[in-house]
Amino acid sequence: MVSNIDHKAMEALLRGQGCANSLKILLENGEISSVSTEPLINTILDSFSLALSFVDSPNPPPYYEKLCGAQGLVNYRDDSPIPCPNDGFAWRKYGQKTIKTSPHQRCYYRCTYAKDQNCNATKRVQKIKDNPPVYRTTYMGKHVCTASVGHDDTHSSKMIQFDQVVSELVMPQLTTIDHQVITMEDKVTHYIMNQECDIDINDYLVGYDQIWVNEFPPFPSDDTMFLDNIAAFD
DNA sequence: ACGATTTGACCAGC
DNA sequence: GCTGGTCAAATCGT
Repeated sequence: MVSNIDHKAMEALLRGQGCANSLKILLENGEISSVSTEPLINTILDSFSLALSFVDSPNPPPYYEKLCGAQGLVNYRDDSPIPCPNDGFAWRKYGQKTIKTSPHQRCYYRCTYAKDQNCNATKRVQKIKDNPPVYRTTYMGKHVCTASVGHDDTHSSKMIQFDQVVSELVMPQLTTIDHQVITMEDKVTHYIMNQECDIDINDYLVGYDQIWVNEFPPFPSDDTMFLDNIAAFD
């Protein structure tokens, strides 16, 4: 008996295999110049990432079904719901706005227990890049509630934290922002980078030696691939 | 029925 | 007046 998860993983692998075969034929026939291979390559990578996510975790992220639907992988539309990565707290969405300086909408969350426990923690999540989807999460206030939901490892979320503290002498105007997270979403995988102030993420993509990895299992492939992906955002 | 989400309206700051 | 942040009624999902 094949489980539903195994079946989905198999589906993703077969899709990747089919695209790889198509790519092989194109390469053998020398048709690369006339046909764009990028969609094929992207589909292969997406399919394998998806399959790996099922192997890695039997419970895909909650937005997986929205990304892939019952029939399998579909394009991640810009109007798709912004995922809310599990950061150990319960959040309740209270607003969403189109921001003039960005083509994407910004979502507003506050602590689920804001009223019950007078917790003033809020966060904003905004998509800042399309391909791959990258989200900036800005945390405001501090959690005073005791109802942490804990970090959920059943999801295949993976995090990279940048834990540098930027001196207030450097950015005194940014001290009201407590914490910022950039989430890079590769279909089903979150890479989260934390910052202590509100600055452009590109400012932190310069030096790889500035990066340290936290809560990150061994990379399925290698670190340089991820670092290359980060650099590609600029 | 209840809690969460959506979305238009409202408000404050610039 | 414009923009971002919040409110609150309507709607949706379980």
